[in-house]
Amino acid sequence: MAENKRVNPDSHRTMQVVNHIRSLLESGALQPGEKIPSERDFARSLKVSRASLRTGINYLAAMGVLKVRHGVGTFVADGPAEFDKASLSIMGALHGFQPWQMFEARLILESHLAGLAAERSRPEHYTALSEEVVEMFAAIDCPSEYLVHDVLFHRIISQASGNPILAALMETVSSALYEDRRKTVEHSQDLRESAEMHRAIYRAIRAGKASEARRLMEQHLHLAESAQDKERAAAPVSEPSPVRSRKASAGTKSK
Amino acid sequence: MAENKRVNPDSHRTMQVVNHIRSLLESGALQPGEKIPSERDFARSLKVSRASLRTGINYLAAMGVLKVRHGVGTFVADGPAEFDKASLSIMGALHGFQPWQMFEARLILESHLAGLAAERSRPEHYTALSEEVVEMFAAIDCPSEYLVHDVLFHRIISQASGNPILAALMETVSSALYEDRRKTVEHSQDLRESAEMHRAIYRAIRAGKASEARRLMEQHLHLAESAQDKERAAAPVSEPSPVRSRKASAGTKSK
DNA sequence: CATACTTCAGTGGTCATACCAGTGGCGAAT
DNA sequence: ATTCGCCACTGGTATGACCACTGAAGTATG
Repeated sequence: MAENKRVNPDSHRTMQVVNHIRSLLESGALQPGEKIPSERDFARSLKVSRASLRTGINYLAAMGVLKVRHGVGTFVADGPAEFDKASLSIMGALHGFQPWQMFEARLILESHLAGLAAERSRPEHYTALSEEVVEMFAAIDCPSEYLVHDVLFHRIISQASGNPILAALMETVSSALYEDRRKTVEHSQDLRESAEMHRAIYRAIRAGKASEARRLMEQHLHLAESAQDKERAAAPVSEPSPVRSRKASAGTKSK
Repeated sequence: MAENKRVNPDSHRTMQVVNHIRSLLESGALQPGEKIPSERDFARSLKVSRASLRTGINYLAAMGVLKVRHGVGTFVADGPAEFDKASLSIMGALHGFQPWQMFEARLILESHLAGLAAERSRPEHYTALSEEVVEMFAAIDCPSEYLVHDVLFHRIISQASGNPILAALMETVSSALYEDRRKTVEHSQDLRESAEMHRAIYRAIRAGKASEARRLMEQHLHLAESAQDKERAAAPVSEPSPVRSRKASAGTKSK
């Protein structure tokens, strides 16, 4: 009855490579930001073909553990933990995720993140946070620039929460919402109100008022959701599939 | 500054394949559970080499969108949405995730999941839930079997929450904790108490008491955490556990 | 001398081909 | 009719050659 069937046995060689790199990571032989040997050398040293080695590398790259740079080399991720951004988006295409479900997930994650940040953030976070608030007010007439600082603000909160796992989860959900969000901000008329909310959140966090920070964040996101819904309803999407191909690759005649 | 650098440009061909399959998914040309063409045929139809086609397939398989079965074929995932289980585990090895951080993430996700389930679950969920509770009481002398129904219970709540995204996120975190959890349950003496808690949670959900369900779930997980911490402290694991802290940041010594 | 351009070595990306390794069904032997 | 084994089909691995990109050393030019 045990359904412990390896649905994704990830072929022997691949796992062999993955586990090897994983052990190098755990033993500290590979540090974040460090470059791993070239594929040709690494493959030889692991006694596997370059193709298999690449399969393993791609697997790790697909989940954000490695960063591959064409013509340069492959490196261990160094920034904050994060999953592949496209994952939720693609998975949504398959399982038919609804926008409100993403908002709900984000609401829960981000509000708790704010609450935790209120309890754990340190001076360095305060300053970074306040700076972004200032930038937001300064960019109140430039939606695109405003968005940048908006995103940064939320990201700093994630760091300040002291829980990289929740931060990574939030980032995954948030990035899936980014596309729509950008359009929303472009037409938004209430950047001032939004900025005020961010300031209030910042103050709550700085004051260490966890529950208030959480409450304000919820309020902020609820507003953002309704605003976005309104936009979506008012201006029907033009291109449902945001595929960014440089050249229009047609030839849809598969079979 | 905008660091919109494509950290993971995922080479042209790969993305070409991924986007193609993605469009097939969105257009409904590919249904969950369906088998995709054989690699040789598919590669020919897409005008790419089999190697590149495989890179794309592996990418999608790595994030749970496709399931590959050696000697049989490649299929579109059909069950509930879920990310690769190993991702968090491997990422933890890199970023030094702490057990308490995982518990914290799980606590937040699962408590809200329980709350949502209380508001949205339907009859079919009630019965499934109650059945698992019964099974738990029946397996009160068999830790390993108890665990199975325990996991199932929580999984049903995830489904009943009506938010597949949160469910997938929770499953990811939960699976990373599974290893330790299994060991804990093996030695646990309080299965009866645990079963009682599950029953209480079930009742709250069935009664539609969201806040109570959430509170009970928090309480349940807090107990589980402390129990597991105790076990971990009392009986140091022999095998390297999935999470390992590095020298830099460590409150809890690991070696 | 300073600057701009070219060259080139090294790295990842793609391809083609052959062969290895599980699966499952069809057909022959019992 | 049942069983066993072959074999075609699927994915997995191995090679080796070549393409595309990057960065820096080397060279030509002002």
